[in-house]
Amino acid sequence: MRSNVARRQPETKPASSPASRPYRIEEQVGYLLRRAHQRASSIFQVTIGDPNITPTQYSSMMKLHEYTELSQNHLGRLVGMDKATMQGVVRRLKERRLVDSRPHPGDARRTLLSLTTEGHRLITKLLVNGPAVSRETLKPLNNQEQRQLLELLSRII
Amino acid sequence: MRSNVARRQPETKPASSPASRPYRIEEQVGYLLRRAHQRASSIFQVTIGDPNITPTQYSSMMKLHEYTELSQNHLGRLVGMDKATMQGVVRRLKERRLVDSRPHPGDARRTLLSLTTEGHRLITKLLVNGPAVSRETLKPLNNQEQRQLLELLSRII
DNA sequence: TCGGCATCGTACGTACACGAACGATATGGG
DNA sequence: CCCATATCGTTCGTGTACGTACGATGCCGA
Repeated sequence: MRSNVARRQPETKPASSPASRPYRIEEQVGYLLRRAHQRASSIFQVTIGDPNITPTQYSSMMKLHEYTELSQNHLGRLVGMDKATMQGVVRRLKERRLVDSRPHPGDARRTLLSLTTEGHRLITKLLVNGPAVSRETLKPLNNQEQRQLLELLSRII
Repeated sequence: MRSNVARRQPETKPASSPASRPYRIEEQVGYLLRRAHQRASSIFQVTIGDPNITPTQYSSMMKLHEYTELSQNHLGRLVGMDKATMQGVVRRLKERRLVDSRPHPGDARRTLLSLTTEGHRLITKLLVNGPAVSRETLKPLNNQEQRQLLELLSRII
């Protein structure tokens, strides 16, 4: 293992000179978001109660639970997913009989999606564990910091 | 923006019935992290200066730039990537002649990775745009909020 | 009414992400 | 010295993510 203590910076002062801050990949927001998202997904997987349901499938089913019926593109916009990505998510949910579809009456381009009875049953069950997922992910922070993080994240989306 | 009904909560913590906070998917940290990560990746792609370099490839090359030579697994640990994921990233970098490898002398299991001359040239060029990527991603926040976000993200990783 | 343009869903290619299983190699304890 | 165990890199399968291109359909203005 290489020792990386090589050079010591003589106390770079806190803020105020943003240009002199060294560029470290570990301090870049994109890098931190990738790592944080990885951890959140991993916690979701072990906490939500069904290892075969992914975060995006969960979000999609939640929206169908809320809206009853949605076209595929509309659902994608609601959960922030590309229509190509949505296509795969919906296909897998349909294969598992958690989601059903019917042609849109009056617009032959669209397909209306809805939860099956089985889908309703499952999402109702998983919903119980939803708060635990967020709680566990945010555990390192206190209440005020948790709210702060959620607000800052909302603002950069 | 939701009004912060900051009534101090007495010790009647709604342990099992948090009626005060409805569960909305858009307010869950995992969902927000997914969306924020999407946006950061998209900004990276259009800002870094080479549409064929991805964030993970960039991180990996940065680490090789810093350490000169690393085994594949070691590199993966440094940038927070699974060894199976690392395998694909390294393969693509090698196919583009940005990274080279040689057997580890003294440990036949390992492969030592390093940047090629071309890889050095490229990462040096992209490095110039690195700060702009983070700046653009964090643009909706002021300086103090930016630092706060980075700190909170670090702590939940 | 019809032609241009937008939208819907699909298909293909590329890339990240990770669990699981695998063979080869290294290492430490008995 | 030898075997149990660990590590290293690879492969396979599944899923998210998005750009691009495509055909079918809907809509609107000339």
